[in-house]
Amino acid sequence: MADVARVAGVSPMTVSRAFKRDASVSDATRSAILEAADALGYVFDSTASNLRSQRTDFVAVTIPSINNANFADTVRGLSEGLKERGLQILLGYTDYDVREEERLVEQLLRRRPEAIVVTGGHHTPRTRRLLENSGIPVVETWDLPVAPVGHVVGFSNAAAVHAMVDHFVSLAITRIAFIGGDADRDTRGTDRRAGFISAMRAHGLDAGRLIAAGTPPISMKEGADAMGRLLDTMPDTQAVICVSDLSAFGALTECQRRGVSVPGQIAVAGFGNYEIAGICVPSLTTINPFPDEIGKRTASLILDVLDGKQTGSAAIAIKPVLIRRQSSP
Amino acid sequence: MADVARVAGVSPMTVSRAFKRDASVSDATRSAILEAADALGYVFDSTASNLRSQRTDFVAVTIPSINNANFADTVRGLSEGLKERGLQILLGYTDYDVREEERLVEQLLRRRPEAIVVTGGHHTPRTRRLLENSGIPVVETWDLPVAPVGHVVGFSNAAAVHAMVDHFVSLAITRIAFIGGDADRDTRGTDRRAGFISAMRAHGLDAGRLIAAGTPPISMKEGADAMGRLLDTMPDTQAVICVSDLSAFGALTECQRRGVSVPGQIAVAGFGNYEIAGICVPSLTTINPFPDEIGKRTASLILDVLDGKQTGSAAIAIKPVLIRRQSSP
DNA sequence: TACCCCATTGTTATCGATATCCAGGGGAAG
DNA sequence: CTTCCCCTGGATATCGATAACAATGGGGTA
Repeated sequence: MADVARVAGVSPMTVSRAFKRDASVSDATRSAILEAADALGYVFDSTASNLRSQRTDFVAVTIPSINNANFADTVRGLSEGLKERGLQILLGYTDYDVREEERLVEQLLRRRPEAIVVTGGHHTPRTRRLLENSGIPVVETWDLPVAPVGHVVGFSNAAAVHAMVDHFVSLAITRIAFIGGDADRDTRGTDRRAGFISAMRAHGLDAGRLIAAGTPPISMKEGADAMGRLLDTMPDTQAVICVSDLSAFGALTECQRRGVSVPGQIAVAGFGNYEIAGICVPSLTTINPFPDEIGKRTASLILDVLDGKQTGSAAIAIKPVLIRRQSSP
Repeated sequence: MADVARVAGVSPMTVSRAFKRDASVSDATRSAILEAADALGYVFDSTASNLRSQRTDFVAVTIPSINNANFADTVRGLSEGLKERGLQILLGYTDYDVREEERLVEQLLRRRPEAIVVTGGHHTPRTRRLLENSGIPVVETWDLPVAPVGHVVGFSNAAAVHAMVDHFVSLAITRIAFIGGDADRDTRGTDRRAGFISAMRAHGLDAGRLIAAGTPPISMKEGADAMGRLLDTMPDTQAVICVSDLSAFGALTECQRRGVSVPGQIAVAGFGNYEIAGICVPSLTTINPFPDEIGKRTASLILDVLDGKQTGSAAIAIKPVLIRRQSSP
């Protein structure tokens, strides 16, 4: 920067100002500086800026997996909402593991982000403490935690699946199964299964038709395997709710391979409203949790908090919508 | 850090060492320091460390879209390979736009990453200059550029599709169509279409059965629409190669909706070996470009370059594999 | 004409960890 | 017991941009 200043015939401070958006530098000076910078191949050094200004323009985000269209949509919504303010996302993957989340959160906080967004409301005690003491806005998403750390933008996974059970029961379908993962790693999956069980019990129905399909998050293949087992062991099942659209699609293909008619012989429902749910044949009944909306609302919440417009903890509830399609009557 | 030093009864320098992996600090001292740090709620400040040490432990990565399982797999492979060395990925999305890539690359370079990985070998002149002058290892992926900026880990998209055409021709299928995007934004898509055209011409066949399906990257829905148009306008087509598995699956569903038998009346092929290609009914013939392998090889290449083990520019060619499945004879 | 105000630019100290050089002490070898 | 070396820990200057405050100058207003 000193070199640029020399070439442009100004002080380093003025060069610094020329690289800011709103700084008071005359247009002539700024363009001379930018020209000099370009000629010298100078690239602004954020590391020094970050230290002195105590601002990084990072927003830290943890998601369970990069390879999941739902979370990707949330990140995209977030990213777009934050971009206009020059905020950049610092992304990390927890691999559906709260221990890994703890390591990740600590790593991310070391980078001094302006805010941190985590997926879910289940954390290790230490993660919770780190977040509470971070001194920056914390947003939990994709959940409605009972005791949130800070802000919340999400929905109740259990309630959403509860609504799906209600839907089937209202169609006089009572022998309903649930396909999910075999462990509690995926806390959203666990919440969804819990919602299934409580809903079935609330209707006085058998909540025992549970198929564990593998380590969460379960894949299309695992969904297909689970459907195979369901058809083998409980052939009188009338409907199956899957923990996600991906496993639901896998289940659907297994029916196709076996010549089992959907929804004639068995209805299939998913979760997430992935693109595939709307286009496969038959199309999948599912629940839309509005992942992009979660991202957008989180972004604008963060901006409000940073601007001081939002004081106190916000709890923004997104209302999932049940989408009836061809895979259910 | 000074506070931690005071509480632990050591100098700040020793605290600094205690937070490094290999630094020479006795176990007793280190644990006392970490205990003091924990009690005080101290979180290491990377911004200062980055400035002084001139190391950020960032590896910058640009991908066209976060919501794409292929690129996500590459990022995952990268991420895992780099994690063991404490390198963290700084991810950005170009939205399939070279202008956006330029902005992004400049933003990322300001953060002083240790290396930068870009998707594709097509860049604006300024992007190219920025990369060349960055002074850090540059890796272009998912392509085999004629004039690479630095290192390369990828494959020829054109050659891969060429092989698919050869495959169909060897089965005496000659009326072949291509479904892709309607613009040149997605350079890999454009390369694939070019590979289709050159292959058809090499066989002396009509390369005119091209369906433009929308703005790249094209979705399942757009693939379905394109298949509809193809069936309407060129019903004698024997096979269709789609720019990706997602559009291929959409095309497949359109056939199902119309009662067109696949592969009986028309064969369908995709690209990418997404999970869906292996499980849908009928399963999709496709090309596996080994996205995770690209990520892993890129990671180990970067580590070698940073260690000085790799001098000069590496060009690692990944060999895509054609996978025959039920959607083709 | 005199004065004030604001826009623009400059000066100095500083953000917090660490590279670098240095010192003390304990153990091994002779 | 001496010598040397290695291990551990300390002192100081520094990475590069910028917050905070100061200064300059030109235009508008009384």
